[in-house]
Parts: sequence; structure tokens; C-alpha cells
Amino acid sequence: MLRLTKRSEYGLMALAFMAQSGQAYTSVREIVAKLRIPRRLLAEVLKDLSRAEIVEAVRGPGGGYRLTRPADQLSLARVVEILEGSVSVAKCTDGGRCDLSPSCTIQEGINLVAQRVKSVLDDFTLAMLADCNTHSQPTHEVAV
Amino acid sequence: MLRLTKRSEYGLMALAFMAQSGQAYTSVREIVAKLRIPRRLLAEVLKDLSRAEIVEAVRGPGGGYRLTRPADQLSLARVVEILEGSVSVAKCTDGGRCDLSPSCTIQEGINLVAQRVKSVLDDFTLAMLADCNTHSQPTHEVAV
DNA sequence: TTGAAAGAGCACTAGATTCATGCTATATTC
DNA sequence: GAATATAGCATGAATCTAGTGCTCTTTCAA
Repeated sequence: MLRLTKRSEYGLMALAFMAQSGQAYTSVREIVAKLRIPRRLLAEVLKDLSRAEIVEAVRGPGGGYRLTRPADQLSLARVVEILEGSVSVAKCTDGGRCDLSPSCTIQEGINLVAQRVKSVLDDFTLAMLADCNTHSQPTHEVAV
Repeated sequence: MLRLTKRSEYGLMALAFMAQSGQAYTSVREIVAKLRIPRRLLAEVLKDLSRAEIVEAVRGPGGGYRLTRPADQLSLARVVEILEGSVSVAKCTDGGRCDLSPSCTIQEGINLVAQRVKSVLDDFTLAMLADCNTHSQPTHEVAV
């Protein structure tokens, strides 16, 4: 499967939303209203991103989150790393030896695969993720 | 995480083993003895690979499994597809719409990522996986 | 024809992970 | 001090994954 968790999905959706919105600060409430995702879970995710300084938070009325860096300087790999611990195709590619180490005949190969997968995510920026979508189904009203 | 399941790991290990062994048929018993992985689970996996005609099975004494094609003509993508259903980074990249479809702002982008990840696995053959390892820690005795 | 080797099929248990949610506390603005 | 918003904490439900036991069928060989 090689599947991303909801945490990553929601996180990326929210980040892309912020990148597109152009607002100074975007609140959880707004994001939830637009994207239709579970509120508490998103809050959890944004808190983690905030700790990792991917976004910064401001409390109080008019507050919310905003990106600390331009969207083209944030890779998906970084986000996934924060929200899921790491990008690893197998246990052993994560630094942690798997239990099979001695008898594992494919470690080297799997590590290579892992590297390549990782570099796909390293090369993919939030800006790309956000733009990609803007083209086909714009979030804002289209200027006519 | 983007992690492979044990099914895939075991399957790939077994396939690599067969590719390297040079034997006509390799039995589950042999593989289990060498690779130290759960017997029943491996049997399950090989059965699935057999159904998908990645390997062919022969019963009875001296029987076992063998690859139906040269190792350089089998991609990891194919194996993972068989053992895990598909290679998909998110539900929606799998043909199946995710529940968020209408409000999802990153579908296009995620699909692109998924394609790239997929192509990493498409381009990686069993032969590469097996060879990679042979170089560093040979399974057979090394000729001195 | 009988016994041993080897895959085929089937169902279930336990554990880990993921998803989701409620409630309270703290900070900030007006 | 009232309203808005994030921060923090714990827990329950559901899903997925890993692992295992037992019986049946096929095939070869003695």
C-alpha cells in the first residue's frame, strides 16, 4: 500500500489551504469548515506542525496559524516526517534494525528503494501540491 | 510512513532467494530455514504469488516454487500490488474516491506523488533487489 | 498401494495502529 | 471580563496486520 495516514493527509490539506488562502492567519475553524475534516484531529496535527516550526500559531481573536516559510521551501518529506515519525519503506530503512537483519537478503535493495521514494517526497514541495490543484479546481472564486 | 507490510517483505525476500538460488524448485521449508520467517505466513504469501502466476508450484517430494519469469522482468510494483492490493499513497489514488473528494484540495498533487512513487517501484526489478544484496553479503559460500 | 513430501484451503486470535472525540486550561484581543 | 483561539491530556472504537493450527489434495517413490 505504501499509504499515507490521515494525519499526513489532513496536515497537507491544511498547509496547502494556507498556502493558497493568502490570509495572514487561518484558524482551525475556517479550515474545518472548508475542508470538511475532523476538527480535533486537525488541531492535533497543526499543533505538531507548530511545534516543529512549520507553522506558527497566534491565539486569540483573529488568530490562527500561518506558514513560517514560503510554500516552495517546504517538502512533503519534512511534513510526513513530522506527522508520521519518518518516511520509511520498512523498519530497517529507518535506522532501526529489523529482527531479520542477519537473514534478510534484500536489505540493501530495500534501502535503495526507500531512498528513491524518499527523494520523491523530498523533491515535492508544498507549493507544487497547492498549485497542482489550483489549475483544475480553484478554491477561490475565478476572476471572469 | 509509507511502509510495506510483512507480506511484501516476506514475499520479496522469498522471491529474491529463489532468484539467487539457481535451483529448479524451492520449497517453503527451505526458504523458512534460511530466512527465518514465519512458515505459515510465507506459505500464504507464496500461494497468492502462485495464483497471480508470479511463481509456479509443484507438489510432492522435490517440489516447491519457482519463478515463472526471469527476475529482471518482474517489478516490485507488481509484487506489492499482488500482496497488498495496490500501490497507493492515499485512498483516492487507488481509483477509489476518498470521502473528502469534493473538498479535497490536494487530490491532483497527491496523485502526482503517487505516480512518482509507483514508478520507483515499477522501475525496480527483482533482479536489482537480489543483486544489490549479493554484492555485500553473499548468501552462498564465497569462493576463496 | 501405501507412506512421505509439499502445496492448498480455511478461520480465528491477539496485538498494534489509526481515527476520532470531549473536556479543560491558557493566551490574547477588545 | 467576555469572546476567540490554540494547548494539552486521555481514552474508546474501529481497522489492519501478524501469526498460527489443522485438514485436504497432489505427487513421487519405495
